[in-house]
Amino acid sequence: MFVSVLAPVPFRPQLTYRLMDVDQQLRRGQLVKVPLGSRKIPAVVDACGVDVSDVPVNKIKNIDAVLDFPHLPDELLEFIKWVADYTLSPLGLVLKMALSTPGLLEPAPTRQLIRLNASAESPSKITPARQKVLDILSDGAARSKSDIADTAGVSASVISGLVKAGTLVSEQVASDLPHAEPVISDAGPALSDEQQFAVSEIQTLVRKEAFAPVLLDGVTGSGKTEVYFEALVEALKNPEAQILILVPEIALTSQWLKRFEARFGVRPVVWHSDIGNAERRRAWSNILKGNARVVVGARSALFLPFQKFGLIVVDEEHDPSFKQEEGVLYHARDMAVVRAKVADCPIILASATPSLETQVNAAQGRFKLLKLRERFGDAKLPTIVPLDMRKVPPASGKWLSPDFVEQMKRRLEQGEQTMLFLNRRGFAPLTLCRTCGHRFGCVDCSSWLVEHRFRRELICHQCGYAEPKPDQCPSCKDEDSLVPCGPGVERLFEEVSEIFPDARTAVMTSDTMTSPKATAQMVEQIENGRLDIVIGTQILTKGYHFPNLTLVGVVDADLGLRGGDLRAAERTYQQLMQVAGRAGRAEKPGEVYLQTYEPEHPVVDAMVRYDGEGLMALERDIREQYQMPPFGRLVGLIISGPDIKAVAEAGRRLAASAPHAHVLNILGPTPAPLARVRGHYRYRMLVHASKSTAVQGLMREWLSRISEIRGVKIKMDIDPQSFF
DNA sequence: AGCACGCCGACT
DNA sequence: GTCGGCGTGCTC
Repeated sequence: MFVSVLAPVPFRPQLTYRLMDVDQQLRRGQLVKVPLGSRKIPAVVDACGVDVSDVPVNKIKNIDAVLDFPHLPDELLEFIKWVADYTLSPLGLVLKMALSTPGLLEPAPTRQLIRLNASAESPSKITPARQKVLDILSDGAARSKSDIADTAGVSASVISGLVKAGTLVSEQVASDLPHAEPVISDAGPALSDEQQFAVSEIQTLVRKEAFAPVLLDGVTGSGKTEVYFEALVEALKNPEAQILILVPEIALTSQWLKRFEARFGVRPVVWHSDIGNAERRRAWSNILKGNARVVVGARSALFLPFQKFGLIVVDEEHDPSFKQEEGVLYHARDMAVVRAKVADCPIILASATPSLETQVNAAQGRFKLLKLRERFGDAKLPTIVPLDMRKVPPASGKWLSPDFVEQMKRRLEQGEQTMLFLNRRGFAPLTLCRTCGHRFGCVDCSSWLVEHRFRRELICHQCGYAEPKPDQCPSCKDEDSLVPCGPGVERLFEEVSEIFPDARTAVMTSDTMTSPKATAQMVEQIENGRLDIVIGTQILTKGYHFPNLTLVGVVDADLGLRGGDLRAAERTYQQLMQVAGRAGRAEKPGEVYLQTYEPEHPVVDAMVRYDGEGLMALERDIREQYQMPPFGRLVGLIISGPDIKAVAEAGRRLAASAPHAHVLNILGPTPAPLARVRGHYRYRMLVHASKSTAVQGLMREWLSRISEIRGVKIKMDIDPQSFF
């Protein structure tokens, strides 16, 4: 009997295999293990008992095994196909995201546990070491060997000896234990009136168990999390329902998990890039078996095999990290809405600074809009003050306005904390030679090397290339002629340390927060008031609540506005608002200072006056006028390869064969802003179309007419977010 | 995407 | 003489 399967491979994923057991009927979605070339891969049954006229029979191999999992839900397969179709990605690559779980092909892992053998007699010889082990196990519970050895302070051989003697027994148990069930207690936190209103609106939708997108638009500190937690409470009342909470990777903090645990008594299932293999497998299989109720995860969690969705939440929905920029290029927020539609369940998009896309969806009635306008409890929104750097400039080689330094001094005296925000890792973004003008660039990329003084290295932020910082200029051999240009967080640290040598100051970036433990430690230090000044990149703008933090300084408020990106204003506003939102979250009021060379810029103005709506209305008008997203469509084309001539030629050919010039407006090809990355040259094209144009079909047809050019890769980016 | 096969340079 | 560099081509 022949079986058609879908394999997680980047070419045509429909492959045919033979099933030896004729009596066995495989359902669509069943997971199987099949040979492909020299390896074994997982695959999903698409159809059973097909005729195979198009495949030479001698090529067809046998299915190795039917895996011991429930079949994948039809909903998931439908979603995978939709995503592949929409993003113009090979179906197999999207499927791969759903099947990338370690140990899928192996039998369920087990662990060896040791417990007291109830029927056994006392051992012949009792030693102090043996007695300690028996004491620990006297409650009858089963424990792992290493666990017992550690607590008893004996070696594992003592335990092995007792097992041999029959006093203890060892047993193999499944290590994929079901996750603990959240506890629904009706005693939720006290809610404000507007929170209570939002909760009851959402709970009504949750009870209907039907697709319903909601925008929960609440200022920072307004208690959005409490509101969607109450939505969870309602959804969990259906004993089958599963819930997914999507968060930007860096927002999944220990603080967030603690809040969840406080409300639901257990930890949720966590899914992100650096959980261990065992945990990954356990989560995946329990989600498929319906044994995991609440999952919180980064964008890839969207492809987990949920059986029955009760609710999806996308927290910080505006966050740009929801867009995957490698492999399958998809926007997790948009795909989450599709997932909810397929699953026919409500979805909450939560943010203090919703994306323009989502705001327009709400304004046009496609999403229900719920607003929280006030901070929870006694907390007030911080006052936001622009600092005109043209009028009061910092000393040469310094980056902090004297006015801001005054404010820092005051907070130090009052025992309150200050946060300095600069979205630039390292010490200085550029190093040059004063004598000959030599600038340090990456060998493989068209980008400058960033000095990291803590590590005493020059590092490429594009490819990770690093070299020690030399003492002399490699070009003119002059000594002591190298000067750092521009500030990074490490340079601010130096400046702050000079001004306030006694203050307890720390830098928080992805470079200093190397492990979850190190991160948790630093966060705890801030929470407990053991730090006075924190300097950081965007990594500390999300999800944290520091009650004693009353002063926030944005070192370069204009940074994000340079470069003329389509979303520059929107993005900068969102980011600055998130940073500002860290100040004054408890009873002490907060103040935010924006160092800017352009205080009259609409973004700065909107910040100061808390007029995000006005700024967004302006943005909206501009986008509408030029038919830019969400009023029109964009598709990015990235042409890349190691040979610049071949890449340029591919671009020319692409442009020459462009279809339907009247519906697709084609810009480029031009060298990408980042013209070379990891030794690959990049050209970009941008396709602009009206909202109603079925752009995928046209793109597919266009690309199919282009013959492959060796060494050149063409990637399509539907709804591009980044134009680098 | 993997992985094997295959054909040319510097080494124990 | 071999180890291993990555170009090419296939996977039911």
